[in-house]
Parts: sequence; C-alpha cells; structure tokens
Amino acid sequence: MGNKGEALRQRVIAAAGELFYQQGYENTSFRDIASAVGISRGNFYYHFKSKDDILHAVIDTRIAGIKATLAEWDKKFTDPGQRLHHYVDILLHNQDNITSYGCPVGSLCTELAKYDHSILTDANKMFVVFRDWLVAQLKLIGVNNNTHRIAMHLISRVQGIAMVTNAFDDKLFLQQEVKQLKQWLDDEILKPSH
Amino acid sequence: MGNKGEALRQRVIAAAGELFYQQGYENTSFRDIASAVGISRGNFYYHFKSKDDILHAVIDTRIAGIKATLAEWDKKFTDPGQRLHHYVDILLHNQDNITSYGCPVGSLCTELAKYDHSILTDANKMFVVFRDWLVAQLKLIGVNNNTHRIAMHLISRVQGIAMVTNAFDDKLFLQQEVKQLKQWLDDEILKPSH
DNA sequence: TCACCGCTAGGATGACCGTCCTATTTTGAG
DNA sequence: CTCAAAATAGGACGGTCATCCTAGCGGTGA
Repeated sequence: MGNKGEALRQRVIAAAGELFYQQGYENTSFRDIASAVGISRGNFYYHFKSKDDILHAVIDTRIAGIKATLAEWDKKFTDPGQRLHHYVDILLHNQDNITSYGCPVGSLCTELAKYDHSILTDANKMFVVFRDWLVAQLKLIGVNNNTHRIAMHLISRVQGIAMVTNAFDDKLFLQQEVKQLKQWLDDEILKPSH
Repeated sequence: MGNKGEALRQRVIAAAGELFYQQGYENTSFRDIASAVGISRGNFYYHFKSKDDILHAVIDTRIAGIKATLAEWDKKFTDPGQRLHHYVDILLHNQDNITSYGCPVGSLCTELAKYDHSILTDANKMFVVFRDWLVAQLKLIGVNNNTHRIAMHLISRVQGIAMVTNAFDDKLFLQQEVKQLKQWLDDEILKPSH
C-alpha cells in the first residue's frame, strides 16, 4: 500500500511549508528539507517530481487548512460579526511567528511575485479563499454594497500590520493595530448607524 | 583620478538596486548586475568587497534619495497636510511598478527578514526616515498625541495596499484604496473636529 | 619615453544547487 | 516462504553561485 509513502509525503509537506515560511522558498534547499524530515535527498524524487512540485503541494495543503479553519469558525461562531473579529485576531494568535517571519501567505506571494508569476497565481488562491469567506460574512450581516472591496480592504489592513510588525520587529505595534482595526470593524461595518 | 571609478560605482548601485527590486536580492546574481552594467564580473571586486557590500550601498543610496525627496517636498509644499497627502500619493505615482514588484522598501525588508537580520536593521532605516518625517508633519499640524503611532499606522496602511496590489496584480484596488486612505487622512487627522 | 597606477577582463576555484541514476532494503500479498 | 513492488539511500552530474587571482589595459606625471 502507498500508506507509508503518503504519511511521509505529508511530513515532507509540513516540514517544507515551515522552512519556506521561515527562510523563504528560494533560500530553502532540498537538503534543508531532507535533513529536517530525516530522509535522504534521493528519496525525495520518489514522492515529488521537482521543487516546484513541493511548493504546489505546500500551497494546496495550506489552502485545505484555511478552508478547514474557516469551516470550523462557521460552526463555532454563529454571529458573522464575531467571525470577522476572529479573522483579525489571527494576527494576535500568531503574533510571535509574524514578528519573526511575517505573514505566511503574504510573504510567500511577495517572494513569488519577484520571479515566478505562474506559481504566484496559485499562492494567491490562499488570499482568495479568505476574501470569499469575508464577503460571505459581510452579506450575512446585511452589508450589500461593496462587500468585495471591504473584504479586500480588510485583507490589506491585516497584511500591512503583519509586514510592518515583521520589518520593525515590533510586537507592540501589532497589538495596538489589532485593537484599532477591531474598533474600525465595529464602528464602520458592524454598526447600523449609516 | 577616482572619478571614473566613482561614476561606475554609481551605475552599479543603480542597476543593482533596480534588479534587487525586480527580482529580489538573493535571486539576483553578480552576472545579472555585471551584464546589466556592461562590465566583467571580476571588475566588481575592485569597487565592492562582497554582495552584501553592494546591498549596503544600495540601501544607503536609497536612504539618501528618500531624504532628498522629502526635503524637496518640504520646500514645494508649505502645508504639512498637503505633504501627508503626497506621501500617500507615492502609491499612485508608482502604481505600475508596485503592481509588478510591490514596494521597494517593504519587499526588501520582507525578504531580508527571512535570512539576514543584520542587514534588515539597515533596510529598516528607510522606513524610519519616512516615519520620522511623518511624525514631524503631524506635529506641525498640531497633532500632539500618538504622533508616532499615527505615523506607523500610515506606513502600515500604505504597505498593506502595496502588498495586496502586487499579490493580486490589481491596479484598480490600489487606486480605490488610495482614495479611501486620503479620505481617512482628511476626516481623522487633518480635521479639527474631535 | 618610460614607469606607474587606477581600472578592467575573464578564467580558476570550491561550494552548493536541483536533479538523476542505480543499488539496496523493506514491505506485504499470494 | 517467495518474490515483485514500494520505498529508501547516497553517489554522480552539470550548472551556477560568490569570490579570488593574475595578466593586461590606458592615461598621466616625470
């Protein structure tokens, strides 16, 4: 059975994903991944046909993970407004990693935009999953106009915070900005005043 | 005379800076820079002692350029509010490059954070120059509280816009967000209402 | 004219890269 | 127990990288 192989494949994807996040894709070699997983380099090509292939697998796995997380939130929180708050709270929950390495989605897209636009299109799908979910939540709240733009705006705000936090190595900034962004969410989106 | 050498040095810095921006630092080789300038690889080490050395020179030159630009704005616009608007307008003026390659400062910091924290500290100085200038403008307007936080917030907003525009290859998004950010600037910072 | 020095060219070096190949071990169905 | 298939190990290959080295260029002052 390909069961054992499948398990190893998953371990490789997990290790590669972490290394790509911490060191960047181009800066992570096959040897890095192999030694992290504890297997030989040659064995690699039995499971993946190229380095790009691993990246694609990493992206696919991340997308599946994002979808699973969002589905879990849909179950856990009945209020769409609460769900939006939870989206912003991702920053808080991952503040240590973000301070050290930035946003896993954003920094990967930034890197790929520099030299491989075909994979960038795939990586961008991670954003699209979030965006579509955000749009859905906004519609549930009763927002009917500009849902797409508001969702993109939210992603943009979160990305800006992650990137500046990383560049300045400033966790306090992240915490302050999260508070401010959640306030904006309450005032401008969730309140029915205007 | 060291005149000819100095001229070449400046040409190398300009070409390297552009390539680092378009392709990323790690992904740009000496051969790339050499052939862009039209000199041999060996000649390189007469002017720079390492690749890191070139990056440092690129960063220093960019910092000088930023300072010169800000000084020019200080002369050109007497109103600090107008200057703040001009900061946001950088996005608009460079929208084509940002769509293709992201923000030159932001994307470099994102890359360096993945593997070289000592140079990241230098690269971050580019942000610091902007930040200090923004703080000065805010104080000129009469804002006395949280000037540092507001300046950082502005940088964060701009960075988020640049990064999402690049990741989504969406120039229209940039234009809409610039309009929205300038509106926020007017309503929340420049107006004396609260 | 000549010696000098700022400057340039390009081959050599050793390390590392992604990838390929082949021999060997492990596994599980009959 | 048998044996083919799945899985693994690690050396080999060609290429590119940053860096170093040395021979030669061209202009300038004596």
